[in-house]
Amino acid sequence: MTPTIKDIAARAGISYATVSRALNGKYGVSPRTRERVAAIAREMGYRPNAIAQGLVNRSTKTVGLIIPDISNPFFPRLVLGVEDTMMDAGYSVFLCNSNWKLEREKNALLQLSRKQVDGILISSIAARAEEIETILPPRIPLVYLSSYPQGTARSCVSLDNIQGADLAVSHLLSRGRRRIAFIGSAQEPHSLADRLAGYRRALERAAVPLDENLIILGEFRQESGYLLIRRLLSRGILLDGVFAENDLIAMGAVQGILDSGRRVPADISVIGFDDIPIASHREIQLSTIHQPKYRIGRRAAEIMLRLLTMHGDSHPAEHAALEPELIVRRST
Amino acid sequence: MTPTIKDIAARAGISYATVSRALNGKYGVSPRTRERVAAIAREMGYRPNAIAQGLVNRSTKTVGLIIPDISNPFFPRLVLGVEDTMMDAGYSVFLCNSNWKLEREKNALLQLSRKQVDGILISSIAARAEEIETILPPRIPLVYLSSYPQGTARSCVSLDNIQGADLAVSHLLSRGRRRIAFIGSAQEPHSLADRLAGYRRALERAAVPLDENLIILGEFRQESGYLLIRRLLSRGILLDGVFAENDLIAMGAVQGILDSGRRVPADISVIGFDDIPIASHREIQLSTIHQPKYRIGRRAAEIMLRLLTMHGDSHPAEHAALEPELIVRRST
DNA sequence: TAAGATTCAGCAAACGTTTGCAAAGCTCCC
DNA sequence: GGGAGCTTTGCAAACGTTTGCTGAATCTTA
Repeated sequence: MTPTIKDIAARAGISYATVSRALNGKYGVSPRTRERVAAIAREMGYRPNAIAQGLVNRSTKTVGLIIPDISNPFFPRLVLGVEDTMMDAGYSVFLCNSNWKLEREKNALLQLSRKQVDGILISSIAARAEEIETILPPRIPLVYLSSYPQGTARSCVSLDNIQGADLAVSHLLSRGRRRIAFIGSAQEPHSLADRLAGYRRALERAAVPLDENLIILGEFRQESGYLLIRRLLSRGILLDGVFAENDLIAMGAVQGILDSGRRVPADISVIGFDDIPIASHREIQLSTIHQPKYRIGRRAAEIMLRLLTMHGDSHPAEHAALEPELIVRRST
Repeated sequence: MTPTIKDIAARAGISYATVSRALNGKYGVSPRTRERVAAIAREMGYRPNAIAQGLVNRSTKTVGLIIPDISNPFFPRLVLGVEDTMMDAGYSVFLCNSNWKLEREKNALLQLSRKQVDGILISSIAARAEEIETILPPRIPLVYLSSYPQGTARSCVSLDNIQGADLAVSHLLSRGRRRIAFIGSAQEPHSLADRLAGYRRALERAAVPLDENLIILGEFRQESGYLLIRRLLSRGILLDGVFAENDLIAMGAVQGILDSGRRVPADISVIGFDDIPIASHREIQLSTIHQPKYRIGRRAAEIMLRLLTMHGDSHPAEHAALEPELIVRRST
């Protein structure tokens, strides 16, 4: 249906090997035939069949990108960063949503490897690196972004979560808060661990005793933040600050606090994490730790491109931990 | 590196044709060898090479999805709807962002056709159908979602924009508003045209004269809404209602109105379009026209799947215009 | 037991490319 | 004019599958 290299060859009266060489600017074709071929190709509307090329070149100019949920406001800009960068380099990207389920994440990995992607970018919820590695075809480039399993030997691009959490909690402490709740989610084991660690570190440095009752876990959703804080407050547990593992939870917490008749930040200060677009909205004004989402995506894609080009010769895994930034807004 | 069908054949001591048939459950292989092959394949960790399959089957089990901008809050759930549905049917999806540029949209189309996608879903900003059609490989299934060029013969899934705009403006009219501004964007010519048409229809039905000065265009961004409304107000133009072409613009308009010392909705009522997640937020409470984004995505994917299965035998294009729903919140 | 029917397996072509190797054509110099 | 050396081209294999055709082996039936 669509013209192939052979059709061009027939039209030009030469072998299709020559056409291939002409089209690809390979050495050994006279300028005359090169131009003739180009002209005919243009005229016939020839388009190289990337599938056939992929088969022989063993490279599809395609990567996979696996994230938990594109409709979570944290991910779109990250995805955009990846897509822009890969696109510019001539790669296409398969988008897969794992919906926070390890099973679906693994399945996506499997599909992608069948599709012979050249590399995989993944924001993984897996706790252990083997969980991912065992599914992968041998020596495929992979880079984690934003979230990665413990003890992986792969390149990662993420925020320094410990530092970020420390920053957030220290900020609350600097506002005179001492009873600071941590509301998180077990959906991403690794970032949970790090942010909890930062929380602990900040408290410890300030010599504020840790109360395990103040640490509660739910999901990365607003409703979850709302429910958890209300439960906490209704139990009569005292608190004057909340560090939420992400902005969605933080926003839910703010609502919960207001609904229980307390003021934010007068009675309870709330700080989130991620700095999703809505957090900066005039009517919301949530204090938070900024994550440069687009940059994380771009950086991960850049590392991927490097892995892709220097194919074979291995090199040290790069662990880019971007600097967190404290954004102080009305909620503290 | 990774085992192929030939490796399995060698191990089993049979031809690779038989292995292929065994693995694909094709007729003509004994249960005994079938099982033996399956066992060996499992043991060797065999994975069919989808690229090779694609070449011979002339189907890649892959579709392309082109949208303007994934970081625009309207699109994530739409994309999710598509991805979920296609994924369930065994398809992978290439995501492409056109960044509201026709040039990039065309480029994505080209890339996708090279990659031999089986079909394309696109939220197109093109004004004319030919713009798209001329780039497409012959007889590739394509369905438009949410936004489509005038006069296309393809299937479309979208909201009834005229009806939606009418609903919105009629709502403002029912609130006693008579000087209603329309703030839109020329980025999506077709939805602009329809929403303007609905605006006009509603005014006409209510016998409210149309003032062309009240129709202004910018971009689909909050800043744009802010700037445009401020300019309008500073010119001393009277108005008591605003219908914005999308929620982002509407939110910007609300800010602009507040900043100019007027109240919303007391002095000026504002209604948007899309019902993006933030619109329903407690502190925002923007009245709007709801678009079932996930459903639009799913529906478009379902149509695509139908096109994909009944390959060849053409059939009437389906134009699904989903019912808009008026959501009344605080801003009106 | 022989002929026909049926089941199972293999050969080889095909999908659209790229590329190593060989051959053909040309130029040029002695 | 004959070969060396270069440029230009073609042949054919390869990438990993699927599948039409053919042949061998087994089974059925009279």
